[in-house]
Amino acid sequence: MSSNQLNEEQYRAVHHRGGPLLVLAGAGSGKTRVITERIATLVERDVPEDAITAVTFTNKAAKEMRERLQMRLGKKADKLRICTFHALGLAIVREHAKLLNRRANVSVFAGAEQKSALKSVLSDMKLPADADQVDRLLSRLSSLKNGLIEAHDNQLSAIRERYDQLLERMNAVDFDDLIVLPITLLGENDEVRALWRSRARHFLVDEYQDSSRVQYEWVRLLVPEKGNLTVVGDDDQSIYGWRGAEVKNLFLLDRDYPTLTVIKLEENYRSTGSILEASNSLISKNSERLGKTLRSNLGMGKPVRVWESPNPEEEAQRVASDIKGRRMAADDGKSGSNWDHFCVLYRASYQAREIELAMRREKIPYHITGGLSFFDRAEIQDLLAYLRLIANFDDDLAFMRAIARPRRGIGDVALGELGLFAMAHGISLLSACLHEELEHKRAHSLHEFGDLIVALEFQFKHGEADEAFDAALDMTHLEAAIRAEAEDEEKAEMRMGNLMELRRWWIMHAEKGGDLASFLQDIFLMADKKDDDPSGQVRLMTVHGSKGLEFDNVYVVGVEDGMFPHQSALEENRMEEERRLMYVAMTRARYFLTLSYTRVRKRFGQKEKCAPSPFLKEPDQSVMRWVDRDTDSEEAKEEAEDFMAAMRKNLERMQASR
DNA sequence: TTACCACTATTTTTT
DNA sequence: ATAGTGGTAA
Repeated sequence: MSSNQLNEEQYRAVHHRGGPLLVLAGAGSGKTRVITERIATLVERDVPEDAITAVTFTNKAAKEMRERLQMRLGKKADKLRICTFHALGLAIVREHAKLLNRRANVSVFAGAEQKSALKSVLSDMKLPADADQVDRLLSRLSSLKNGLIEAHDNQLSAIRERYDQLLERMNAVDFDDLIVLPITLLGENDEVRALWRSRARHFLVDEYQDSSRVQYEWVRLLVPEKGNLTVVGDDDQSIYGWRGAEVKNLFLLDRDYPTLTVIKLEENYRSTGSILEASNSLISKNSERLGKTLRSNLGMGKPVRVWESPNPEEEAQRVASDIKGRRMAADDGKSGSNWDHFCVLYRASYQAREIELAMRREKIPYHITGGLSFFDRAEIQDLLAYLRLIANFDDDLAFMRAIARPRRGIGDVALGELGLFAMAHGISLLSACLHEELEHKRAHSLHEFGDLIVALEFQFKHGEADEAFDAALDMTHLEAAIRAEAEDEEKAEMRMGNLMELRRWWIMHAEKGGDLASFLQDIFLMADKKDDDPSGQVRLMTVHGSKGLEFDNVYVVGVEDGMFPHQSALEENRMEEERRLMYVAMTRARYFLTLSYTRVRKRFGQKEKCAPSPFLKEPDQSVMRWVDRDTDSEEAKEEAEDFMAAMRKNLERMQASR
């Protein structure tokens, strides 16, 4: 932000009193600042921290908001309830676990667990359970829970019922439950509703355009018609329609909260005039919008560059060379420009590969955001399975994963029998292992496994956090297995290093008084947490992943018809969302924006010709410059010089505002 | 229980 | 082109 002063609209939004408020905040208009300032102002006005609840859609956003408020308010900020919808849902589930037939040590199922739960339901029902079918059903199930489709389909409702029962039996919930269960509870139980209403006397929602229909229902349950609801969002940046987000929710507010005050933030503090003009003229082609036009308070800057390359390899190479050239050109100013001022965006995550190769060739430090999560690594998953089972004996899926690794001579057949035994007695798999009457070829091994888990549970409950963790690694023979199975010494060390990282987190969590169950729950909600620090590196990410970020230099690659907009969007009415996605991509850029397309791209291993995206032709062409390959080398020099000058200006500006 | 082979779909985005 | 799945053989 270039100024410490709030502009008029920001000021009104921050200090608004009396009832529902909608802040329509354009890209780069100081949205986060307004919401944090508003919360800070509430606290300074002596609104109790416990009466304030702010929800965001990502953990990153929640964390950032809390950090800003900590700087602003100090210790008081710790008492504020700032989290994602899902984390808030989990808090409700934990607190009222009994009412939902769960216990506080409830397991959260994501991805793989959901899949295997559904898979077992399907095979129980003698329905086909191949991976494809499971994926399809899982998303339909999710749509059903989110109220996106009606339960006309008897079979689907039957599947849902058994799936829900299974999760309940395992003392587990899935991601959708974290939204749906609280809603049911809040709707049915007056006492619970009163409690959470009192904790949300001031309720703020960030990135509201990403909310789904059920999430909106949640808002309505928590905030009465004239309550203190603050909603911040941008209809033009709604890019999660496929996940159930409905821009419509922004329009509905007006109906359900008739006293709603609407404030538009249209002053942009981020991008140059050219970039904004291009973005504005592109997004104006959409018809479903509330209508905003961003104004720049910087100069026009350089036009938006459009590049054509013969193929993705050369495109990637060109991006890498350009970044290198600019970085070198600016290097004389030392801190003037660093690698992390550059960002490469793409529509689909697999496109990262080509860029990555080029970055390596050019020896440019890069960081792929949104790749494999730390928690997706096999060794982490393996250990987590044990920890989950220790925290929640009823978690049969954790049991299955834990008992399979390391190998202990118990295969599908033995487990199948165990499953039948458990079923017959109505107990969990772990309880079955411990059962005296278990007559089984492998009874001895199973007993042993059960005793191991019970012993570890004791350690975690009554022992020291670090010792318990080490015992888990040792007694399960996981460490031994990792060292034995690794291809080489280095790999083994890396895997153990990852586990040690997990160990550190656990110990920190335990020091704050948290138990194993809450540790695991935190981890599942943090599933987007990556292990390394992207600073000082060029950032590579999908357009979706870039929302809320900004960079001096942005390159968008693969801007081709069928790629961006994506083929599947062309077929239906998803075109407007694709356009919004492009709008988000473009408005990430502060000073320099390059849009790039190729003439040939491989699809399914086959080379295919492709045409430039229509999104390249829609913006006002007076601010776009289609750079011809031949003239590029001369232009590059000129660009680099312009770039340097702009960076110096930027530096001065930043220093002046500090 | 594991190892290998052949076949298949994959390329949208994720809390 | 490739990775992941499922089937068959050892």
